[in-house]
Order: sequence, then structure tokens, then C-alpha cells
Amino acid sequence: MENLLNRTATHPPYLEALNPEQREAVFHTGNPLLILAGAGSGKTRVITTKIAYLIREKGVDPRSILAVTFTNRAAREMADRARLIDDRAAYTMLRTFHSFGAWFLRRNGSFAGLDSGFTIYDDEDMVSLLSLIMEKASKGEIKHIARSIARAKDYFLSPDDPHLSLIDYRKEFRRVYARYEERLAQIGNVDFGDLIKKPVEILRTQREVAGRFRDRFRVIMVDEYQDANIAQFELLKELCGPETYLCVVGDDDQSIYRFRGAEVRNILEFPDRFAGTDIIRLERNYRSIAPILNAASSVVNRNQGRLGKTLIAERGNGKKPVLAFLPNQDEEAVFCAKLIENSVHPPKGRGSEEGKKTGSRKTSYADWAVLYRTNAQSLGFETEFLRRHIPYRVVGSLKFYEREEIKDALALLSFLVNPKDEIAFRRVVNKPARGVGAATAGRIVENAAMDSQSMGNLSAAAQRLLPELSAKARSGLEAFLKAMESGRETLAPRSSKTSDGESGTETGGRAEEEKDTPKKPRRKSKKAAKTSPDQRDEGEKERETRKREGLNAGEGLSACVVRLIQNTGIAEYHLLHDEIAGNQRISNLQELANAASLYPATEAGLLEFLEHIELDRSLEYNPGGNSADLQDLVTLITLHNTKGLEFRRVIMTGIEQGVFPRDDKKGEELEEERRLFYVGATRAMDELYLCSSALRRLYGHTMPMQPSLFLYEIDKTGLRIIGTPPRGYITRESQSSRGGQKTEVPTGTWEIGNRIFHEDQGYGSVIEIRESAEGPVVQVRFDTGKELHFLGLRRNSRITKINACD
DNA sequence: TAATCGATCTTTTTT
DNA sequence: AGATCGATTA
Repeated sequence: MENLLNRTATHPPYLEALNPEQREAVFHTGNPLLILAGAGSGKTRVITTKIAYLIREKGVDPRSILAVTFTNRAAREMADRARLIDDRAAYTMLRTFHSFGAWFLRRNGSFAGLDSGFTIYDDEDMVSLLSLIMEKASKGEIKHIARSIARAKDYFLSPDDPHLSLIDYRKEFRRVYARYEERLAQIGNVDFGDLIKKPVEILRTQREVAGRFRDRFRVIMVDEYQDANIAQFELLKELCGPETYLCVVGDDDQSIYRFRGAEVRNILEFPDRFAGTDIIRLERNYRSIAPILNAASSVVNRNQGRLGKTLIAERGNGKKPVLAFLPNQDEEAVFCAKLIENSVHPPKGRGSEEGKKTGSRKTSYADWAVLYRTNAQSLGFETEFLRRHIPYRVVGSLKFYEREEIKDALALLSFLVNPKDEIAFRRVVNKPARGVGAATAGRIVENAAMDSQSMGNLSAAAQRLLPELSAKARSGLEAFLKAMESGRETLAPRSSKTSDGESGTETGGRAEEEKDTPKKPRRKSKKAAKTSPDQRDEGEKERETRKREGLNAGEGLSACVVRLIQNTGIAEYHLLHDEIAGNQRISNLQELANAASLYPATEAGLLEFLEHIELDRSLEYNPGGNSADLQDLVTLITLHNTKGLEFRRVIMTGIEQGVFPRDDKKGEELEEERRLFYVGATRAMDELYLCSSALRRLYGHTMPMQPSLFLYEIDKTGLRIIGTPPRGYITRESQSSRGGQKTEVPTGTWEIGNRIFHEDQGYGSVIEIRESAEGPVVQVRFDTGKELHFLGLRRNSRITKINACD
């Protein structure tokens, strides 16, 4: 078949660019197709080309194509690239799994007792709801249960499922989960898991709905299939009828979301689940030079459970990856900064030579990415980069929306669209204090539940209860209700009974498409979650007073936001409540209002705004001036977030045992960490740097670190090693059987001559040891010449023994 | 009733 | 270091 395809006359240029395997994947029809696409093998190109090909060569209606991704970024990129080939691609439905689920439920949720005006609860809301159910439990327990419930939904397990104990074996789990579901149903909202689980349930029970969807989507494509969880697999199964063409793309070596319920099993067993599956492998890597690919592969090759594939480096040979041993995390940041500075502004004399090596291409900040395992690690790099004026952006899910004041404002908005939202109501009804305490709030909630008339409407219940309350509570509650009403007034009257009357008949079907397609209010609110400290100027003062008197209401929905946060007193509350950060909080609220201005001042617009916030919190901020023309930035990013991205030069940091991988990782979890390493390393096109520090501040203390297990799994001859390797690294064979072996420096015993590190004093040596009632006292002479005594066994000691490796 | 202090505990990844 | 919890205080 491949030969045949190759011989076929001339293809349009957009197809000419493909290699034979890619072309085969694009042309494939009929059976289900599994594309095993290694890192950098051009899978996005295949999917987007395939969409375009189906539309223009096969006459497929773009509206009958559904393409699902896992991240909003991937969805966006795919849409852009497909549209570039053929603008009709704009009419394909290209969404994340969760946004597709939300879209589905807005139209068909009534079959699950869901009103179209639902909002989506995030993890924090989940915890709030659970704490109402588990009154006596600690926050930790509640969080644990919340995780279990989320996981249960990932695995498509309901409270009555016999397999539930596989998720959480505790007896009460089933009961709590059931009550949680009940309560959530009463409120009329959904959590993340529901966005997948509920559509499956509806498709299974409503044959007519399932029929309509199968009718509509004749082609379904799934990107990053290795990240699909069981519930998502079930959703695909329900969407696929006998006529549906299903094509999934994935790479088992890049499965890094197991902790979130992703099942590699899905991809491994795909051919068994979908009869007659054809498999196409894309193994030509166009991104990285061979030495980088070798290093990445040699780590992931240690894994047991994988399909196994061999990537071919189409770009050929090049520079070996650099393995840098640094003394501590501050030096690590300095190392990165210098590396970047030197490449962007090469020291004179060496510049031309450097230029030859990397080709004539000029190096820019944007060529660089600094990768780390946990978000917290970004801080050190930010500090160092700020100091050196290295422009950077931080990519990650933004905590902006998790801030107290923002959550408060969102709760007000949520309560406006869904007056049954108990969580939102409880959050803001007594904020600021209005004399409506938890007891009164509880009464209102109960009353709303009892009374059949109000159908759980808390506003109505509150209104009704007013006469029975104490004078203080009454006036407070009245003020709250009035403030909510004032917010409602800013919204255009519900014109044509928006979308909630479509009980049943509505489908993913015909005419409502216009609003799903390209327009979408883009432009992100580029707000820094952290603000650079040196931002206070004189103009600030003036703005402050203006804010004190009233935030400026822009157009659209922002009027609603502003009205609510003013009239409820939430703005004032935060201003007065937090002496230090009050003003910051106000400007955060203003920022939220600005973001809202992009949406129409209608109930539908408000829903859209809320959904957008829940479903896409990815945001990046660059703390330097946010002048739009400053686009040449270094990228700071977690390993997880890099999937799908590529950079010319990548620095992977913190490759130490205990950080990456964490010490408690073993078995399947350790394999996932290896895959994470693989993902990170294969982002690099030209240059890869691996950093490992001897000391790291961790849990508030400076800890001695050992190189990551993964560094032992790479052949040393394939690396260029700089810095001082710890004892043992050079001599130890690269072997796989090193796992679990602990190599710590014992702190309990002290000898004269031991090298130590003190968090304030720096490095030093033990010069004397005495016994005391409280254990050994060590006398240390620091390299600065200073001498101090320490209790050698104190657990929270600020002094740390280190390997004398230099 | 709420704020505050100190002791104690837990440290990921994200739609 | 930061979050969280309990007890104590105003």
C-alpha cells in the first residue's frame, strides 16, 4: 500500500511535505487507526493535514469532524494549523475532552437532571462541598477523599460500583461519595470528572441522543491518546458508531498523567478494543539531533511496560548533551543564567566561532527553556533572571484564579447564574460580616431544600426567611440580596430564553454551530500572579484613590463584575482586611473585571466567562514590562507542561534523587518519571543541558542531594560532563539495578574534618567534637574564618553534612 | 466570635 | 518554607 501511495502522481504541496508513513496515515480510511507517533515525529502535522485532506480531497463536511486534545494549548495550535491549510477546517469541532464534555452537557444535560446553566466546580469547591458532608474530618482527609472521588470518576466508577474499593478501600468512602453526588446534583453543578462521566451515561441511556451524535460526527480524532483515562475511553466508545472513522494518535513513552487516571492500557490495548485496528508507526524524529535522542532513549528504554520503538534522528549528529554538576541550587540558577546570557550576547572574540557551530542562526532568549519538576522550583530562576535582566515568561496553570478575592468574586458570579449554588452562597453571604453566620446560612440552605416551591433557590429561601431573622441578620441579608440584584440588573434581560428550553431535542446537530466556531473571545488577561517588587511608583497613589472610590467599569460583562464586587462590599472587605496586600487584591479584582469585558453582558455571556475560566487556567506571565513587542523570552516551565513544545536549547534542572524522581517513586510510578525525563529531553532540538546540584533547599532546609538515578542510566560517553561530579558517579557503572539504594550522608556521627554547610554561614569544616548532655557538640571553622559551636544531632539543624567531593 | 500564636505536619505533576 | 490545626486570648 505504501508503495502504491508513493507512486501516485503529484500531490498538492501540503501533502508533498509528508514522509511515506505520515502520508499513509493521512490517506488511511476505513478501519480504526492507531498512530504510534514518537516524540518529534510530526504527529500534529499528520492530524492537521488529515483534517484538511478529508475536507478538500474527500469532501467530508468539516462539521462532521471531531478532534479532541487534552490541553487547550494543543487545541488552539491544532485549530490554527489546520486552518492554515484550509480555512474550512475552522468548522471542525476541535476541543479538549473536557470542553467537549461541557459543550455536550449544556445541550443534553437535562437527561442527567442538569440545567444548562450549571457551573463547573474546581478542586477547591469540591473540598468545600465535601467538608459540609464530612463535618468532623480534617482538611487533609477531605482532600484525600476529594482526590479519590476525582479518581473514581476518571475510572468511570459510580458510588454503587463494586470496583470502587480499588480506588479507596475505606468503608465510608462509598457513602461519602454517594452523598457528595447527591448534594452536587441538588446544587445543579458538575465537577471536572462529570464533564466526561455524565455524557457517557447519557449516551448510554438515551439511544436517540447517541444516534444523533453518531450521525453528526463521522470522523473522530484523538491526540495524545496515551493520556486518556478510562472514562474518556468510554466516551469515545459511545461516540463511535459502526460508521465512525476513529483515529487516535499517541506515544506510550510520553504517558505522564497516570496520577490523574490516565491509563497506558488504553493505548496498549487499543487494537483489542477496536476490532481490525490498523497501526502506523512514525519513528522518524525531525526535532532533535542524535546525541540528545540517545540520552533520552537510554533512560526510557529501562522501562518494562512499553510497546518499544526506535526513533531515527533525521537531523543527524551534533553536540553531546552537557551534564553539569553544581554545588547548590543558587549556582544552578547562575549557571542557567550565564549559559543563556553567553549565547544571546556572546563574549567578544568567541562570537564568530560560536556562530559557525550553530549555523548562521542568531540565538535569542526564546530559543531557551528551563525545565523543572515542580512549580516551586521556578522561583530561584526568576530571582536570578530578574537580577540579570534576562527576559522570561513562566508557563503554568495560574494561581490567579485560586486567590481568595478572585474566588470570592467568582462565587458571586456563580451564585448569580445558579442561585442553588450552596458553596458559592456560603462563601460570600457573610463576607464582609453581615451578621449572617454559619447557622443562619445553614437555615437558609435547609429551608431551600425543604420547600418544594423554591426548588433549592437560595435567594428565594433567604427572601422568605427574612422576617424570622434577628434585626441584624435581616438587614445584612437584605443588603446581600440587594447587591446580588444590582448585579443581575447589569445583565441584558433574557431575550429568547437562551438555551435552557431545549430539553432533549437539542443535540450536537445542526444549526447552533455558528457560535461554536472561531470567534471566541481570545486575548488573555496577562496578569502577573506575582508582581515584581519594584513596581510602586507615584502614579500608583493616584490610581489607588480612584480605585477606592470605584473601579472603572468597562464594557460588556465587566460592569456586572464591578457592580457585584462593589455593592456586596467584597472589594472594600479585601482592601481593609489585608493592610499589606489590600491594594494588590483590588487590582486583581479589577483585572478580573477587565477579563470579563470581553464577554457580552448577558447570562449566556456570564456562563461562557465562567466556563472559560474553569476550563482554561493556563496562563503565562512575563514580569518584565508587559509591552507586547517584548516577545523574545526565556521559557520557565514544568516538565509536564512542556509536552508538545520544542525549543532549540533546553536546560533540565534539579535532576537529583528525591526531586526527580522523588524518593518514594517505584515500579509503575518510577517508570512514569522516566517517561517524564524522556518528554523533557526530547523537547530539545540542538542543545540539551542536564543540571544536578549537590545541595538543595528543600522543606525549608538545605539538604545534601545525590544525582538522579536517571543520570546513571545514560551512557557517560554520550555526555559532556562539567563541574565536579560527586564521588561515585564516575566510578559507578551505568546500571539499571541501582533503584531503591539509598546513598545518604549520615548525620549522626561526626568526625574531625567533616565538611559541612550552614544555611547562613556557608561552607566549613569540623575542627572539634565534644560530648554534652544533649549529644555531641561540634565546633566548626567556616571558610570565612569564623568559628561556631553546634549541637550535632538536632533534627532541625541549620547545618548539614556534605560529601567532600572537591 | 474572631483573630493570633505556636506547634506540628507535609511537601508533584493538571484538565 | 508554608499550610494547617488547636488552644489561647481579646
